[in-house]
Amino acid sequence: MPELPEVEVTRRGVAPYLEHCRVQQVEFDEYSLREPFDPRLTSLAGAVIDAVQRRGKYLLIRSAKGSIIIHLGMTGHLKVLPEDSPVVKHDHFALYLDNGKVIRLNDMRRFGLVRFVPPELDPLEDKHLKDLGPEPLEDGFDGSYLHTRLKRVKGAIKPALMNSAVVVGVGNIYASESLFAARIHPESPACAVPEDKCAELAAVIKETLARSIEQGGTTIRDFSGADGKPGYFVQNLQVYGHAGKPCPRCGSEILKIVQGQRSTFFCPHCQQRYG
DNA sequence: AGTGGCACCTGTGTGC
DNA sequence: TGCACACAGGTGCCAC
Repeated sequence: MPELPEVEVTRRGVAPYLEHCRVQQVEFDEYSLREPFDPRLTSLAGAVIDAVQRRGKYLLIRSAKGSIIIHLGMTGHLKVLPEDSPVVKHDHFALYLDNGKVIRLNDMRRFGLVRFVPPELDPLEDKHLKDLGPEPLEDGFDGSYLHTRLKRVKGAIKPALMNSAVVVGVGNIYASESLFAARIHPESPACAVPEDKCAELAAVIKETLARSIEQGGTTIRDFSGADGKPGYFVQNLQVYGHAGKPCPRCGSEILKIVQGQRSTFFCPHCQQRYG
Protein backbone atom coordinates (compact mmCIF):
# COMPACT_ATOMS: atom_id res chain seq x y z
CA MET A 1 0.00 0.00 0.00
CA PRO A 2 1.59 3.07 1.18
CA GLU A 3 4.67 4.53 -0.33
CA LEU A 4 6.23 7.73 0.96
CA PRO A 5 3.40 10.08 -0.09
CA GLU A 6 0.74 7.93 1.54
CA VAL A 7 2.72 7.67 4.77
CA GLU A 8 3.31 11.43 4.80
CA VAL A 9 -0.40 12.08 4.17
CA THR A 10 -1.14 9.76 7.08
CA ARG A 11 1.39 11.55 9.30
CA ARG A 12 -0.15 14.92 8.54
CA GLY A 13 -3.59 13.49 9.19
CA VAL A 14 -2.88 12.06 12.62
CA ALA A 15 -0.28 14.52 13.95
CA PRO A 16 -2.77 17.23 15.02
CA TYR A 17 -4.65 14.69 17.13
CA LEU A 18 -1.54 13.19 18.72
CA GLU A 19 0.96 15.95 19.33
CA HIS A 20 0.79 17.44 22.84
CA CYS A 21 -2.00 15.05 23.74
CA ARG A 22 -1.81 12.47 26.50
CA VAL A 23 -2.15 8.74 25.84
CA GLN A 24 -4.80 7.25 28.11
CA GLN A 25 -4.61 3.65 27.03
CA VAL A 26 -2.82 1.43 24.51
CA GLU A 27 -4.58 -1.60 23.09
CA PHE A 28 -3.51 -4.37 20.74
CA ASP A 29 -5.04 -7.67 19.80
CA GLU A 30 -3.64 -11.18 19.95
CA TYR A 31 -2.57 -11.30 16.32
CA SER A 32 0.99 -10.61 15.34
CA LEU A 33 1.80 -8.17 12.61
CA ARG A 34 5.27 -8.68 11.09
CA GLU A 35 6.30 -9.30 14.66
CA PRO A 36 4.30 -9.68 17.88
CA PHE A 37 3.18 -6.60 19.77
CA ASP A 38 5.61 -5.60 22.50
CA PRO A 39 3.83 -5.73 25.89
CA ARG A 40 5.86 -2.68 26.92
CA LEU A 41 3.64 -0.59 24.63
CA THR A 42 1.19 -0.36 27.53
CA SER A 43 3.81 1.57 29.51
CA LEU A 44 3.00 4.54 27.27
CA ALA A 45 -0.24 5.14 29.14
CA GLY A 46 0.05 8.62 30.62
CA ALA A 47 2.70 9.76 28.14
CA VAL A 48 2.38 13.07 26.32
CA ILE A 49 3.17 12.78 22.61
CA ASP A 50 5.91 15.21 21.67
CA ALA A 51 6.05 14.69 17.91
CA VAL A 52 4.88 12.53 15.04
CA GLN A 53 7.66 12.16 12.50
CA ARG A 54 8.35 10.13 9.37
CA ARG A 55 11.51 8.37 8.23
CA GLY A 56 11.00 6.71 4.85
CA LYS A 57 7.80 4.72 5.14
CA TYR A 58 8.07 4.53 8.94
CA LEU A 59 6.12 6.73 11.34
CA LEU A 60 7.69 7.70 14.66
CA ILE A 61 5.52 8.70 17.58
CA ARG A 62 7.77 10.19 20.24
CA SER A 63 7.25 10.77 23.93
CA ALA A 64 9.39 11.01 27.04
CA LYS A 65 8.18 7.54 28.04
CA GLY A 66 9.34 5.96 24.80
CA SER A 67 8.60 5.92 21.09
CA ILE A 68 6.40 3.92 18.77
CA ILE A 69 7.59 2.95 15.31
CA ILE A 70 4.76 2.14 12.92
CA HIS A 71 5.05 0.72 9.42
CA LEU A 72 1.87 0.32 7.40
CA GLY A 73 3.01 -2.60 5.24
CA MET A 74 0.86 -3.16 2.17
CA THR A 75 -2.61 -2.57 3.58
CA GLY A 76 -2.18 -0.71 6.86
CA HIS A 77 -3.85 2.60 7.57
CA LEU A 78 -4.41 4.78 10.60
CA LYS A 79 -7.80 6.19 11.43
CA VAL A 80 -8.76 9.03 13.76
CA LEU A 81 -12.07 8.18 15.39
CA PRO A 82 -14.24 9.14 18.37
CA GLU A 83 -13.09 7.09 21.34
CA ASP A 84 -16.33 5.12 21.54
CA SER A 85 -16.28 3.98 17.94
CA PRO A 86 -16.45 0.21 17.55
CA VAL A 87 -13.52 -2.03 16.68
CA VAL A 88 -13.91 -3.41 13.17
CA LYS A 89 -12.32 -6.35 11.39
CA HIS A 90 -8.54 -6.05 11.00
CA ASP A 91 -8.20 -3.30 13.61
CA HIS A 92 -5.11 -4.46 15.51
CA PHE A 93 -3.78 -1.53 17.53
CA ALA A 94 -5.24 1.55 19.21
CA LEU A 95 -4.04 4.62 21.07
CA TYR A 96 -6.74 6.22 23.20
CA LEU A 97 -6.09 9.91 23.79
CA ASP A 98 -7.25 12.46 26.34
CA ASN A 99 -8.90 14.54 23.60
CA GLY A 100 -11.72 12.04 23.11
CA LYS A 101 -10.12 10.45 20.04
CA VAL A 102 -8.70 7.06 19.34
CA ILE A 103 -6.09 6.33 16.67
CA ARG A 104 -6.65 2.85 15.24
CA LEU A 105 -4.34 0.83 13.01
CA ASN A 106 -6.26 -1.36 10.57
CA ASP A 107 -4.15 -3.79 8.54
CA MET A 108 -5.85 -6.56 6.60
CA ARG A 109 -2.75 -8.41 5.48
CA ARG A 110 -0.78 -7.78 8.70
CA PHE A 111 2.44 -6.93 6.87
CA GLY A 112 2.65 -3.83 9.03
CA LEU A 113 4.78 -3.30 12.10
CA VAL A 114 4.41 -1.66 15.50
CA ARG A 115 7.53 -1.46 17.67
CA PHE A 116 8.15 0.00 21.08
CA VAL A 117 11.43 1.83 21.63
CA PRO A 118 12.30 2.56 25.27
CA PRO A 119 13.07 6.17 26.18
CA GLU A 120 16.80 5.63 26.59
CA LEU A 121 17.15 4.49 22.96
CA ASP A 122 17.03 6.54 19.78
CA PRO A 123 14.34 5.15 17.47
CA LEU A 124 16.40 6.23 14.47
CA GLU A 125 18.96 3.64 15.57
CA ASP A 126 16.38 0.86 15.53
CA LYS A 127 17.40 -2.03 13.30
CA HIS A 128 14.71 -1.18 10.78
CA LEU A 129 15.78 2.44 10.47
CA LYS A 130 19.51 2.66 10.98
CA ASP A 131 20.57 1.53 7.50
CA LEU A 132 18.00 3.46 5.49
CA GLY A 133 19.14 5.59 2.57
CA PRO A 134 18.46 9.31 2.20
CA GLU A 135 15.06 10.97 2.19
CA PRO A 136 14.19 11.70 -1.44
CA LEU A 137 12.68 15.10 -0.63
CA GLU A 138 15.78 16.32 1.18
CA ASP A 139 18.90 17.92 -0.26
CA GLY A 140 21.17 14.91 0.28
CA PHE A 141 19.32 13.11 -2.48
CA ASP A 142 20.42 14.39 -5.89
CA GLY A 143 21.88 13.22 -9.18
CA SER A 144 25.41 13.06 -7.89
CA TYR A 145 24.44 10.87 -4.93
CA LEU A 146 22.22 8.65 -7.07
CA HIS A 147 24.88 8.17 -9.74
CA THR A 148 27.51 7.25 -7.16
CA ARG A 149 25.17 4.86 -5.38
CA LEU A 150 23.90 3.16 -8.55
CA LYS A 151 27.37 2.63 -10.00
CA ARG A 152 27.72 -0.40 -7.72
CA VAL A 153 24.44 -1.98 -8.80
CA LYS A 154 24.60 -4.39 -11.71
CA GLY A 155 20.91 -5.27 -11.56
CA ALA A 156 18.06 -3.37 -13.17
CA ILE A 157 17.37 0.19 -12.13
CA LYS A 158 13.73 -0.30 -11.22
CA PRO A 159 14.23 -2.70 -8.33
CA ALA A 160 17.27 -0.61 -7.32
CA LEU A 161 15.02 2.44 -6.87
CA MET A 162 12.79 0.38 -4.60
CA ASN A 163 15.75 -0.59 -2.41
CA SER A 164 15.44 1.45 0.79
CA ALA A 165 19.22 1.47 1.21
CA VAL A 166 19.46 3.47 -2.04
CA VAL A 167 16.59 5.86 -1.31
CA VAL A 168 13.63 5.54 1.02
CA GLY A 169 9.97 5.78 0.17
CA VAL A 170 9.97 4.87 -3.52
CA GLY A 171 7.75 1.83 -3.95
CA ASN A 172 6.28 -0.03 -6.86
CA ILE A 173 4.03 2.73 -8.16
CA TYR A 174 6.43 5.64 -7.96
CA ALA A 175 9.38 3.62 -9.28
CA SER A 176 7.50 2.95 -12.52
CA GLU A 177 6.17 6.50 -12.69
CA SER A 178 9.54 8.13 -12.05
CA LEU A 179 11.33 6.03 -14.68
CA PHE A 180 8.63 6.94 -17.18
CA ALA A 181 9.00 10.63 -16.37
CA ALA A 182 12.79 10.40 -16.76
CA ARG A 183 12.45 8.28 -19.93
CA ILE A 184 14.62 5.48 -18.58
CA HIS A 185 13.89 1.85 -19.44
CA PRO A 186 13.24 -0.05 -16.18
CA GLU A 187 15.47 -2.96 -17.21
CA SER A 188 18.53 -0.76 -17.76
CA PRO A 189 21.35 -1.88 -15.50
CA ALA A 190 21.48 0.70 -12.73
CA CYS A 191 25.24 1.12 -13.16
CA ALA A 192 24.78 2.04 -16.84
CA VAL A 193 22.52 5.05 -16.32
CA PRO A 194 24.62 8.16 -17.03
CA GLU A 195 25.00 10.91 -14.48
CA ASP A 196 22.84 13.44 -16.28
CA LYS A 197 19.99 10.91 -16.39
CA CYS A 198 20.51 10.19 -12.68
CA ALA A 199 20.13 13.92 -12.06
CA GLU A 200 16.92 13.97 -14.08
CA LEU A 201 15.68 10.90 -12.27
CA ALA A 202 16.37 12.37 -8.83
CA ALA A 203 14.52 15.52 -9.86
CA VAL A 204 11.44 13.72 -11.16
CA ILE A 205 11.31 11.50 -8.05
CA LYS A 206 11.16 14.64 -5.92
CA GLU A 207 8.49 16.18 -8.14
CA THR A 208 6.38 13.03 -8.35
CA LEU A 209 6.41 12.39 -4.61
CA ALA A 210 5.75 16.03 -3.75
CA ARG A 211 2.82 16.30 -6.15
CA SER A 212 1.34 13.08 -4.83
CA ILE A 213 1.53 14.33 -1.24
CA GLU A 214 -0.29 17.51 -2.29
CA GLN A 215 -3.07 15.40 -3.77
CA GLY A 216 -3.50 13.13 -0.80
CA GLY A 217 -1.48 10.19 -2.14
CA THR A 218 -2.51 7.41 -4.48
CA THR A 219 -5.51 5.20 -3.82
CA ILE A 220 -5.53 2.00 -5.89
CA ARG A 221 -7.79 -0.15 -3.77
CA ASP A 222 -7.79 0.60 -0.10
CA PHE A 223 -5.55 3.47 0.86
CA SER A 224 -7.20 6.34 2.66
CA GLY A 225 -5.89 9.14 4.80
CA ALA A 226 -6.58 9.35 8.50
CA ASP A 227 -9.80 11.19 7.69
CA GLY A 228 -10.96 8.28 5.55
CA LYS A 229 -10.61 10.21 2.30
CA PRO A 230 -8.90 8.53 -0.66
CA GLY A 231 -5.89 10.01 -2.45
CA TYR A 232 -6.36 11.58 -5.84
CA PHE A 233 -2.92 11.14 -7.35
CA VAL A 234 -4.19 8.01 -9.11
CA GLN A 235 -5.57 10.38 -11.74
CA ASN A 236 -2.02 11.48 -12.49
CA LEU A 237 -0.54 8.03 -12.95
CA GLN A 238 0.94 7.84 -16.43
CA VAL A 239 1.86 4.16 -16.70
CA TYR A 240 1.16 2.28 -13.44
CA GLY A 241 -1.79 -0.03 -14.00
CA HIS A 242 -2.10 1.09 -17.63
CA ALA A 243 -0.85 -2.01 -19.46
CA GLY A 244 -2.26 -2.17 -22.98
CA LYS A 245 -3.24 1.49 -23.01
CA PRO A 246 -1.52 4.13 -25.15
CA CYS A 247 1.50 5.95 -23.75
CA PRO A 248 0.40 9.50 -22.88
CA ARG A 249 3.59 10.81 -24.53
CA CYS A 250 3.93 8.84 -27.76
CA GLY A 251 0.86 6.62 -28.06
CA SER A 252 2.77 3.33 -28.06
CA GLU A 253 1.28 0.50 -26.05
CA ILE A 254 2.32 0.47 -22.40
CA LEU A 255 3.79 -2.87 -21.38
CA LYS A 256 3.73 -4.75 -18.10
CA ILE A 257 6.66 -6.93 -17.10
CA VAL A 258 7.68 -8.58 -13.84
CA GLN A 259 10.90 -7.60 -12.08
CA GLY A 260 11.74 -9.08 -8.71
CA GLN A 261 8.24 -10.53 -8.43
CA ARG A 262 6.72 -7.06 -8.80
CA SER A 263 4.88 -5.61 -11.78
CA THR A 264 6.60 -2.89 -13.77
CA PHE A 265 4.79 -0.66 -16.27
CA PHE A 266 6.63 1.27 -18.97
CA CYS A 267 6.59 2.57 -22.52
CA PRO A 268 9.05 0.57 -24.66
CA HIS A 269 9.20 3.37 -27.22
CA CYS A 270 10.04 6.46 -25.23
CA GLN A 271 11.93 4.97 -22.28
CA GLN A 272 15.54 4.48 -23.36
CA ARG A 273 17.50 1.40 -22.46
CA TYR A 274 21.02 2.14 -21.26
CA GLY A 275 23.84 -0.36 -21.00
C1' DA B 1 28.54 -7.09 -0.83
C1' DG B 2 25.00 -7.72 -4.10
C1' DT B 3 21.10 -10.39 -5.78
C1' DG B 4 17.27 -13.56 -6.33
C1' DG B 5 13.77 -16.19 -4.25
C1' DC B 6 10.62 -16.85 -0.92
C1' DA B 7 7.91 -15.99 3.21
C1' DC B 8 4.73 -13.45 5.86
C1' DC B 9 -1.13 -12.50 5.34
C1' DT B 10 -6.10 -11.62 3.47
C1' DG B 11 -9.04 -10.33 -0.08
C1' DT B 12 -10.55 -9.80 -4.87
C1' DG B 13 -11.00 -10.85 -9.59
C1' DT B 14 -10.68 -14.20 -13.36
C1' DG B 15 -11.14 -18.41 -15.79
C1' DC B 16 -12.56 -23.12 -15.92
C1' DT C 1 -21.84 -22.29 -7.77
C1' DG C 2 -17.31 -23.86 -6.50
C1' DC C 3 -12.60 -24.11 -6.98
C1' DA C 4 -7.83 -22.87 -8.27
C1' DC C 5 -4.95 -19.49 -9.29
C1' DA C 6 -2.89 -14.92 -9.98
C1' DC C 7 -2.31 -10.69 -8.12
C1' DA C 8 -2.12 -6.60 -4.74
C1' DG C 9 0.96 -0.02 -2.70
C1' DG C 10 6.40 -3.92 1.49
C1' DT C 11 10.18 -5.83 3.65
C1' DG C 12 13.24 -9.27 5.97
C1' DC C 13 15.77 -13.36 5.78
C1' DC C 14 17.98 -16.99 3.45
C1' DA C 15 21.24 -19.13 0.30
C1' DC C 16 24.36 -18.25 -3.37
